Amino acid sequence: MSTITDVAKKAGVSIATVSRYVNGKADGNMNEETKRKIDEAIRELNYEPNSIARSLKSKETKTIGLVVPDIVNPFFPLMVRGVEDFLRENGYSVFLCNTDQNSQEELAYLKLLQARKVDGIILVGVDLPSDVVLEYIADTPFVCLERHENTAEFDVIYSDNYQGAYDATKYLIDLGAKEIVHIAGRENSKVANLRKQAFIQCLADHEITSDPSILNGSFRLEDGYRLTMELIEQRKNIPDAIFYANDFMAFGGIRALVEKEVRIPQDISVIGYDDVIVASLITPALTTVRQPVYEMGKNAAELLLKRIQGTVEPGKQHVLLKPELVIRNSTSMKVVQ
Amino acid sequence: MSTITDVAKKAGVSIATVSRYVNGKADGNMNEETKRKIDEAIRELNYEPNSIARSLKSKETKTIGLVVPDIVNPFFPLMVRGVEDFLRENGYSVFLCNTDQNSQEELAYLKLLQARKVDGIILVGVDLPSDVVLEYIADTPFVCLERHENTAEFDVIYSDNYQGAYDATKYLIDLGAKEIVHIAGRENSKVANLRKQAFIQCLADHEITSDPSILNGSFRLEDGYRLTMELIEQRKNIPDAIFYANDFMAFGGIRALVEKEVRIPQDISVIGYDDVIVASLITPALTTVRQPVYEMGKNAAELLLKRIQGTVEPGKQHVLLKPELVIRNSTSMKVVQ
DNA sequence: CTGTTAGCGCATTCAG
DNA sequence: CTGAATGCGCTAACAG
Repeated sequence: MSTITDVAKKAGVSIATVSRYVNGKADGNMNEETKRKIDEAIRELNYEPNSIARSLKSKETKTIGLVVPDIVNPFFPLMVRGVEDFLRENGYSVFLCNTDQNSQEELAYLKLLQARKVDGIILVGVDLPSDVVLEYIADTPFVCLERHENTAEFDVIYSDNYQGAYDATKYLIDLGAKEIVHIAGRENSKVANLRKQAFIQCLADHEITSDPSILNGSFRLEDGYRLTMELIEQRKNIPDAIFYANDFMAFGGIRALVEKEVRIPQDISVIGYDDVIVASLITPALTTVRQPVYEMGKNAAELLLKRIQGTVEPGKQHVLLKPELVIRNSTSMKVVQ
Repeated sequence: MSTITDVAKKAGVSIATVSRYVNGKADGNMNEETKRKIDEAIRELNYEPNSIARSLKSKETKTIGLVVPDIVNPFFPLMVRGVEDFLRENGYSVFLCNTDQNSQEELAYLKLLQARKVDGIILVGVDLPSDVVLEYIADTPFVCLERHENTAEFDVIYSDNYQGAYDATKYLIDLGAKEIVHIAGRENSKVANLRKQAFIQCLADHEITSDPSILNGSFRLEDGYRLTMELIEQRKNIPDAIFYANDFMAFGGIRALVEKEVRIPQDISVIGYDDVIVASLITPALTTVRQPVYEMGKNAAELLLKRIQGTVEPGKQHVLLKPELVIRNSTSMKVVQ
């Protein structure tokens, strides 16, 4: 790889002139002949500025770190894509960091990214205590995605879980469902609670019941399977619909329902949450609430760039995005035999 | 962020000494007192070596570029994880690059990665002509993943598609299937052809037929759906089994089958290829051939590091990994009514 | 055992 | 309009 010195030599000018030319700092005021010679030398040598050297001088690397629990979890790829697309368009490259939500790893990556002098960091689903994050991350700009905590210390991008769950429940009611069961997420999860509260409130608002049936799972497929099995086995009549706190549990529930030969959606309507890519691939295609993950990623990247450039009002930003009900084939009016 | 000079000043030694200490180049032969002072200074200043400066000097950045078609496609995340895990353990960070298999983007990324001075590049599913790649990539070490072409110019990691498809077909035969249909992939795809040939050969080897029924799709869910629909509608008896060239088409096929009220696996066995994460999530869970994607990613990373370190025999390496049949619930002996 | 110095490739003063 | 010189933070001779 050739350097700026090679170019300067070949063009018969100084490196300063080459530098100016390359960075467009010469505008109109540069001898046309000089320009031509430099241009030619660059082409012949296939010169490309060394961004490492550039970074050392400029104090910016045009790279950012993206810390994510696990890219293998179908919830994240689209979000990552949202981040990458936006950043790429703006000249930034992204370091992908999988942590399995292990605090040790998260912290280790925070250090590493800073040693690499990234210009900013996006933290997805990092639940480290605020003070720890702030201490470790020192003065690198960062924004959080999917951190559900009301902290005035962080920029946070998240989506309206209450609204989404309310919409889902409302939709089931509109379909004529009288008895709806909610299979909730992990008990101490902020997100799970928001969805559960919305479910309860919606039922109350529509005078369905003030004592809804709710079972607690922990967001995993197995929970959806097990709880649904128990539900079917313990009663003689099955409910009109089940609202699962996330798609994974809905997948488990569908498995149980199929094994018990309960037809979806004829006998029972099923609705999930997240609109993980799998939801559209299964049969019946799952009605669910789409989290605008691509936009969330994109928004996070956008906000981060503003932070880096310092073009955002002081005070941390909390961006709330709207989820959207995606109606597919796992829900319908109940067919009365 | 403090620099080596700050540390040297605070510890009352020269920067060279600090450098030696930090890089362990001092072994036993360094005054304990000096060590102590440096260590203290480092801790107090929360010093972390600037890897940019380090790279400028050492000519290595400890970063690699991972060029992938689309992280959103369920086929890739696990592979990416394999790459990232191995590289991370070895002190490297990875730049994630999505190209949508668009040549323009691929080339642009190749340039960008080199400007960033990555130590190596992993190219997943890049179909650019060999000479173009070689020209663009100049002298950065790289390895290809999922490039199905016998080129002696590249290091390539791939999996045995022929064997996998043969195993799948054989399994169906062992299950007692007499009539098996293959829904193949894109006609000019190397991978699709390997799978198709194996299917044909296996049927011939076991004297099932020398004129098997094969339908051509292009790896998409819609093809699986459409072709399966046509298949069911055009004949009065349904085949014993269908072997889809990939999981996505199997998902489409299952949808068609369910709509036509053909029971899986009682009436028909269905088998896919890839073992995309979705395969285990759907009902019935899909029997399929697992491509060892995690290992493929890991192997690619491993080989790349060896290339970077120059510790691999001359001559390009072609690593062939073994696929594995994963038996789940979409296949069974046919139930005779 | 430790300090001085040069140089990695580039951008940017400051002169001319 | 262009060139010489400086320094970003670090490592590696080379001295001492």
